[in-house]
Amino acid sequence: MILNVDLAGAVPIYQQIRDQIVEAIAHGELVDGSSLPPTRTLAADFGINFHTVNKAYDLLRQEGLIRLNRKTGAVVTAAAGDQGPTAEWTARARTLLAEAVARGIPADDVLQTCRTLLDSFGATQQEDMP
Amino acid sequence: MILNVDLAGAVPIYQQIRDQIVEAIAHGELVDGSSLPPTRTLAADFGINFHTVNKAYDLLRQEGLIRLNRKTGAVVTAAAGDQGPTAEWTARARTLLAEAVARGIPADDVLQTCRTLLDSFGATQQEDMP
DNA sequence: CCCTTTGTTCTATTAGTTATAGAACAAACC
DNA sequence: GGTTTGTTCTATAACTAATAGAACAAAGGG
Repeated sequence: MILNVDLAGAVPIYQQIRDQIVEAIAHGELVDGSSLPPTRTLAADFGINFHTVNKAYDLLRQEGLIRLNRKTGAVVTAAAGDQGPTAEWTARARTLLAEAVARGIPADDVLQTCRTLLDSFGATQQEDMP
Repeated sequence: MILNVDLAGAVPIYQQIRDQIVEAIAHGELVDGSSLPPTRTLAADFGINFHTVNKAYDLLRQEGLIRLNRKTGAVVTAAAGDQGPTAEWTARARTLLAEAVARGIPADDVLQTCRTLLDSFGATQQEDMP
């Protein structure tokens, strides 16, 4: 997995790390059982403090996407997906979609962009081919 | 327009104000030419500082959604919508959608949620009925 | 059993953000 | 002329982001 952090950007570093790992999971690049690098290693790779990586991992743990163990390190946990989107997620989606519509972009175009993004996730995912 | 700010919430107040105005525009509740309350008035309504409202209005001005004039106050500007989603918007959408997919929610369900949200915007909008 | 690896916890510091506060300025309108 | 409105300035307190260093705790390997 290739992470790319922008140290000078507006988005906090720990958030960038968290977001990119989430996207890697969505892409199927990281699956249930995949190991993430130790915090100190990842921090050294980017030349950042390991506390910053720690914060990203802790966020992912709170979201239930990874499990943290001493010695075993950070491991991706399978997503059940038996519930739909949370109210909190839907609220964030509403704001984001509203932003596009308020700019005058037709709803169809916005939905098409979402569809394309979602399709791009499935691309790398393992499909059961007979 | 009814705004609702949560002073104790995790989301900054100026962001809440900005988001709700964006949603009101998307809903068609605020159209081209609609006036927003003066910063001091809105601030007094919520019992917050007018600088905080100022920051929200300034954000909206930077995004091109409102125009600010002395004495005329804040006025909603028409959205051209001749361009599609910006790269920045698409990146945020990718992260948000990835979050749902990583949780194991089927892409179809996610897309359906988006469709429902987008439909809810069109509901209040003025359609040209012959 | 010792030692290394790994996450966990603690204190501390610097820089930036959020929100408040007060004051003053500048233009537009009645 | 005075009121209304956005604009700009300084200041402050509380919180967040990132860095730094140190130490602890458990799990596993040689």
